[in-house]
Amino acid sequence: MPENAKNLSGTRKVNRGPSAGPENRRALIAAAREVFAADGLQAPFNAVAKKAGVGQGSLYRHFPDRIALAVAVFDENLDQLEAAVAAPDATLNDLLDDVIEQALVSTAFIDLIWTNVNDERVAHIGARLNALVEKLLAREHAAGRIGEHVETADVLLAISMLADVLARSEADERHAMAERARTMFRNAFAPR
Amino acid sequence: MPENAKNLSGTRKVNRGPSAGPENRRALIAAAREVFAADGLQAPFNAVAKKAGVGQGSLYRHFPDRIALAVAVFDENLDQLEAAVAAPDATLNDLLDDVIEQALVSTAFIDLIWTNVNDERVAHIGARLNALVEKLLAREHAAGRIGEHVETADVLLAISMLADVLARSEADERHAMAERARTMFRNAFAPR
Amino acid sequence: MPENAKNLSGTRKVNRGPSAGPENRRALIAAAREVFAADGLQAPFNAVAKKAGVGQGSLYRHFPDRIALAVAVFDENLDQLEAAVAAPDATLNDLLDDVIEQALVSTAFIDLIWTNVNDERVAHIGARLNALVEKLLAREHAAGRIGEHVETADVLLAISMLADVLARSEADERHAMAERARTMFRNAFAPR
Amino acid sequence: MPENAKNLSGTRKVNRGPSAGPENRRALIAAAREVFAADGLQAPFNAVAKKAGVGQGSLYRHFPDRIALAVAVFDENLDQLEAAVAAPDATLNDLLDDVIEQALVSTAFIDLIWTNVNDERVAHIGARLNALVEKLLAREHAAGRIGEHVETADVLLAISMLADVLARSEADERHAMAERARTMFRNAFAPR
DNA sequence: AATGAATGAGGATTCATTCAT
DNA sequence: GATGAATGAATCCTCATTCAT
Repeated sequence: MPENAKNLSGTRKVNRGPSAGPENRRALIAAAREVFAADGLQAPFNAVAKKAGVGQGSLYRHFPDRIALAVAVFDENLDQLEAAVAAPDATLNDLLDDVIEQALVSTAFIDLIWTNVNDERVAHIGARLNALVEKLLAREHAAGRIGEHVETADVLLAISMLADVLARSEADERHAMAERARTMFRNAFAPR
Repeated sequence: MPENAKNLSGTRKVNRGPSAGPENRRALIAAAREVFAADGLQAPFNAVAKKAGVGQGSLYRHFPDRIALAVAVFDENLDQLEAAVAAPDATLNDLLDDVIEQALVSTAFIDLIWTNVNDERVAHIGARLNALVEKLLAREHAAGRIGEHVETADVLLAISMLADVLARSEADERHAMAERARTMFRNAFAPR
Repeated sequence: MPENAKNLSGTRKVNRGPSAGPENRRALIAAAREVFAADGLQAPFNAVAKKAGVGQGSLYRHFPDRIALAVAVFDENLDQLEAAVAAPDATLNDLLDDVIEQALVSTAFIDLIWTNVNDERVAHIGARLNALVEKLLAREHAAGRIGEHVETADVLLAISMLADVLARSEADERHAMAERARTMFRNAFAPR
Repeated sequence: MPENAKNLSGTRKVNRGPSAGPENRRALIAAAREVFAADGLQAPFNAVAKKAGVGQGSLYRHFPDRIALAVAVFDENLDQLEAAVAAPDATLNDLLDDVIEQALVSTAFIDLIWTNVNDERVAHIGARLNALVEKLLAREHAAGRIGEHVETADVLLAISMLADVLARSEADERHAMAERARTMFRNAFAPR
């Protein structure tokens, strides 16, 4: 007799076995991106599993806690940002563009960073972002496109603010909001 | 002890009756300010009642939902901001100072506003803030202290961003963060 | 709109209000006694609420954790034992009789004591039991009914063992088991 | 990396195939002994597999349920007890010593026996223990070292109680506890 | 036959909301 | 109008068991 058998309805999903693993992992990250974007970082954790079409246990196996999952999502985001910045002619404006594009998820990201600064997994993400900005900034400075007074921390702050504000905006005002914020930062960062 | 004895523990707070009404209302707002500041807008609702030393039922009577309570808190905040702006020599910088001072509560405020733009009670608050900034801005423009390109919406955006970023910061970095952000806005808003 | 309303089926139990409190408390203790007896101290906690016909929240309000509930149950048991021992002619044998009678719950009790020796609420129970045995033992010694070599700790150990062994026995062997154990202790404690 | 790549992490233990069978079985029993001793018979089942360094599936293959595993563990314990009793000069005291030594595992054992008296695999274990005690007891009686009134069931009861009480004790009181209990049994079993 | 990921039921706990007094 | 206990849905997480490979 199974120690814990119930499932009277008999509709349990078929177990596709370990080979479903990598696929599940990807599905979870994708689902998390959507769920976090829609409901914020504090969305019900199992909503992610449900949206991914994956058992709760698998969610916990792949990502033992909320932070682990969020970090995975954001790591992917950073991949994208890094790729963008890698282009030799990428500008700060391009970076902001990317942030704007990722705005929704980015907020959850910022949320995560501010809320868990001491978690080392989060620090890892912060470091990646930092490096990325630093690199870009050096190029912008060299090109004289932004003022010497602008430091990495300023750009990080701007990114954080930008992501936040966009995430809070309704879809229909988001574009205007982004434009306004970007103009503001451009003014603030302009060479004197 | 009779079988049907009521209130066996006997420590129930005395019911001070209707006269406690206004006092309770004030206590609830004060408690909410602290609770929201400490734990954010999504803090357990009854934590407010407990901190106010008031029954849960009274909390719901005075404020039927979370928004009603938050609006009450922020209305008081706006009283303060309005008083500050009323001084004939008040500057935008002073306003930002006040926002910084109120940073923690302000975030819950911003959060609330962005999350419930369609609620008319919230709209009322937004309107008050808008009016306040408009007034101040006119004065600043007249004095030539900020650029003509700066609109009310820019300042509102800056306030929102500032409040957010501060609320997320750890106590020990908050000052530096505020300075950095303020410098950024000053640059962005400076006359050209 | 209620923040968290669901209850689509509409069959929520009527709220009998605070006056249900003491009654609920009693029902919970009674239910816990049965549940712990049937399934041991680690029985599903909400089984107690269900059996008591009480909401889960009320269970947690009255007894914030398992230990609090167990202590309440055992406190009642001790009331009974103390009353029994109070009779001037009560003997150790009578005490053992009572323990045997309470055997099932007593095991959960012993379990609790051994598992949480450091919890002060449990210590309180332990102290009560200790005092009770000490008092009885003094009388038995004075009457010469048990050997001088028998200490309080010996009796406590015997009680613990007795309760355990009975709780493990099937109903139909329990009587024989109790007899055998009691004879053993009588031999061990007899005056030499 | 191909879309349908399997086992992306690549750290899966190599499948040593059927030849690992007997070795795994031994590892599982050893692991179970430790896990049951540390966390009791209700320890997470897969903790055993993990500690044994064996897949969960293998655990279930070798031992279809918790009882099967426990029986295997205790069978080994009995091997040891039987060997000890086989020595022609072994006394009841020696047996109790062994039980004390095995106290932790023994409890899980007792637990199991009392909880599943009807399971035939468990009965088998009970029978072995019974035989062992009977044999020893005959010798003790012959030597006049214990009273004629002592039956096999008495000794089994004492063993069960002893194991229980020790398993519940904190490590630092265990020795004193064992001594007190043993003295008690010696008194109870002494020839009159 | 071994492996370990997948699965989901179930237990613990919290908290929004109602309502008798 | 005040009070705070009652209620149960929802979330979090664990773990027994199955099964593709």
